[in-house]
Amino acid sequence: MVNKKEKNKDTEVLILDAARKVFVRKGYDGARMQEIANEAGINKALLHYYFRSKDKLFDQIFKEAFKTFWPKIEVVVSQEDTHVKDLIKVAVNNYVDLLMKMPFLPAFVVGEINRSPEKMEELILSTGINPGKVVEIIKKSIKNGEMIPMDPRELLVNIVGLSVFPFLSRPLLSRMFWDSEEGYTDFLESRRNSLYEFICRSVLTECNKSILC
Amino acid sequence: MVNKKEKNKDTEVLILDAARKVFVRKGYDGARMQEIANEAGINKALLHYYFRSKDKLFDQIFKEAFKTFWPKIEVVVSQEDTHVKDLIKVAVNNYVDLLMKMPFLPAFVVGEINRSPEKMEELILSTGINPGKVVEIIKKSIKNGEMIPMDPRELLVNIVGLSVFPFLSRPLLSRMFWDSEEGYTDFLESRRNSLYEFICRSVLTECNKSILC
DNA sequence: TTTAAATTTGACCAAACGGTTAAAGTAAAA
DNA sequence: TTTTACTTTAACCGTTTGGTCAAATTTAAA
Repeated sequence: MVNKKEKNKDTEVLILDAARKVFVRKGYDGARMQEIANEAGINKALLHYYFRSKDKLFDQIFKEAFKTFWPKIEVVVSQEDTHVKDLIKVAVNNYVDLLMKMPFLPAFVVGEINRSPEKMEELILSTGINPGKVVEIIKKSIKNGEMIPMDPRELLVNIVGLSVFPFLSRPLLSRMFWDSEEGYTDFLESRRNSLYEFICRSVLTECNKSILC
Repeated sequence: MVNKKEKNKDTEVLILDAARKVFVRKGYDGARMQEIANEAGINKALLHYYFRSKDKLFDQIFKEAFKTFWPKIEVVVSQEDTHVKDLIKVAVNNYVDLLMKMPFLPAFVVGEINRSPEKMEELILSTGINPGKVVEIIKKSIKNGEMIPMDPRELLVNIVGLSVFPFLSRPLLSRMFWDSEEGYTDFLESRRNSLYEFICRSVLTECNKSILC
């Protein structure tokens, strides 16, 4: 029975998929081990056989979610001659791509980092994320005169905030200002350009604005 | 015993204060009725005497939080000759004022609107919030030529997002990019100006930029 | 085929949960 | 002082929760 053999082998993956689904949607407090077991199509005891406790399982899911949330800017940006413009475009597009597929990811991450801020120190270290390169690109662009003087960290916060917030507040804003979910999806899609331009207009120096914006 | 008489009269307020504290910090799922009772210095049964169920109590707290979250822009903005510039300045400053006092409010609201999006329709209606006037001001400023053409809703989303996001992600960002909580507080404080300028640079037309920005 | 390890299950447990109840305490009107 | 309505409490209840355990089943090596 090949089917069963495969199932056995991938039970762990099956569980992780189910756990991700439930945890991301309901958060740590709202998630139930029974629901995760059901979602994975297995027994609750088996869940504890693979992952000893709810905390253990959750930590794994959250760490993964957190890493996913930090976009793959670094990869694209590792080239030597990247400009701020590219940085902005890549970041915004990556976020739209990611969050269209996982709309509840931001609320999950934001919720959990506020629920237990103490865990952040360890989490940041464990992921090995370092935004050094991104900061360097911004600094260089300021020196080049492409960009106006500004704290690189602030630009970073603004880019991420502008990209992520419309997803965080989707359940509210879609009902408040748009007449359908599809309409809101179109809005999010259109931000690939409009948001890119919004940020560029604010941070690029005059001569650099006219070229691409 | 005047003290006791006063206490009796304000038990309801005492409970609401306690409930606000616990719910905002832990969310609906994480909050415990016992903890709210302890926080209020009363018995758990008394809690159910004043508010029949957890849901009833929560709904009251959340509705209040949601209203608080929608800033008092409207009041300032009701004057006839308000410009976008004023709108931006007032909005940013109001958010900094509010969220400095209640840092966990945004994560609470965002968490709950994502937990139960179905409730949003009713919630929006019940609050009687209408952003019509704000939208009108933006539209007028575009016609005047003070501001570049842009979907007013998008500007609104950007202003709120930029104002709120640094508070939502504070537990993470303060540890990731700043060396102390105080440093991050200074950053948030400084955004009263830097964020105002960031937005103005992006949306105001050239001639209007030079005047105030 | 036997054996030993890994996998899966149903039944079970103690603790925590939201909520109830009956009775005691308290204030002010009659 | 008695009555009446409101307030507060300790003890209790049924359910759900995360977690355990011994037994059954499956897998693969000997």
